Amino acid sequence: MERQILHVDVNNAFLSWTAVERLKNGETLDIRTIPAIIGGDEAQRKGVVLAKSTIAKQFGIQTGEPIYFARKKCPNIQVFSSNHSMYEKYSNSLYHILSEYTDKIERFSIDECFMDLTSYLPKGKKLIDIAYEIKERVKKELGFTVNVGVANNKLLAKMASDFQKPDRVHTLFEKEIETKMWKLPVSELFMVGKKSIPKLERMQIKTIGDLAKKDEKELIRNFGKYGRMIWEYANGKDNSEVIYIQEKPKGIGNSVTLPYDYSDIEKIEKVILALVEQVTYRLRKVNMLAKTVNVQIKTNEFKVYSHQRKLDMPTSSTKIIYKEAKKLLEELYKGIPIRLIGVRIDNLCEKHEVQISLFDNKQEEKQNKIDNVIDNLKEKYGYNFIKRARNLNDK
DNA sequence: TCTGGGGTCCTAGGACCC
DNA sequence: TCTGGGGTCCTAGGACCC
Repeated sequence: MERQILHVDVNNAFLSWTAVERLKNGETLDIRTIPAIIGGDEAQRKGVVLAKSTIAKQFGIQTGEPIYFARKKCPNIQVFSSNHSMYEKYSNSLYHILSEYTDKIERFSIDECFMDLTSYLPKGKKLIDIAYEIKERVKKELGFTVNVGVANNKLLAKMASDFQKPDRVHTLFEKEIETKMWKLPVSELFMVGKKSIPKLERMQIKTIGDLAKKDEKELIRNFGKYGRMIWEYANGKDNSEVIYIQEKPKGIGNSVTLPYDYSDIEKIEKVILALVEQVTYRLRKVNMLAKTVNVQIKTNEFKVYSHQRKLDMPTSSTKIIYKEAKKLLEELYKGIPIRLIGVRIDNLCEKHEVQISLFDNKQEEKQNKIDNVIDNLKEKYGYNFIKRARNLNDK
């Protein structure tokens, strides 16, 4: 049976949500109606565009580019700071509405959901009716607009929601692929990024249609698995399921761009410790253990280096992971000024999956207890309340 | 011009085993 | 010693998404 899939995408999510929140707080200016962007803190060297209003877009401003560029393109652009916990609140309220229509919802990101309505379509209603209903309800009840893509698989639903914006419903059924999708530049296809475009162009592929009509074997020869995937996407083929059961994370990472380049190893180690505490805290919250520790640095010249190592035993201990991370940093660090530091843990497994060794040492058990006490205090008083003695000297 | 942070997946090369 | 080949695991790096 043909699957009934929707993709719901919030229009200019961070900016729309900021606009709604401001109006709710009594402000009169709706920042969706002016040239405006959401941006990171430039003083902290995090000044990139995270979202833009429709008018800002007309000035050629792009998500991810430095705010500095945005100002050149539009000198009177208004910049607003981001607030992730507020975004989560709006994301949850959207999810809440969508949950009324099906259990099979996949949160693809903070502002995008896939829905599988195959077994959930009310009698006498079509998929497209539900799409319009959702769009109108979200606008009325939550105050922001969404695009809804209507199709028979996830890829086509996602491509459809990306058509004309904002506040629109688009279908992309199989018979519409040729007229609606094939004329688009190949860069519009999901998973075709800026590194692939020149390679595809060398093969005379400019539009999604060009890609679809190319010989699949030739693409596989040139791109491997990736070649097969984008060829299938161009032809509207995608069998992936809407993943509605909470998937466990495969890795957990945190990184920071430093306010200025660091060259002092002790300072860098302090940052590593803070990052290790962050990732292990998140790891313990989901009741998992990690087998692999990864440390990444970005130099002042934007070169990225990383080292990783598999541990003998999976762990969630801050101390053990920090010890490993410090070793990895020593291997990596050649004295070049550092712009960014990141810590990741990978190869995660469920705590209960692990056979507890009879020789499970007391040292680790003691560490676990300490970690738990600290976690509980963080729960109670907020994440930043507790800082290790080593970090207390930092401002 | 001055370039965030969170993820997933893939690939290539080397180590090691039989 | 100039010498095989297949399989698996690990690491570093990179592409892509939001």
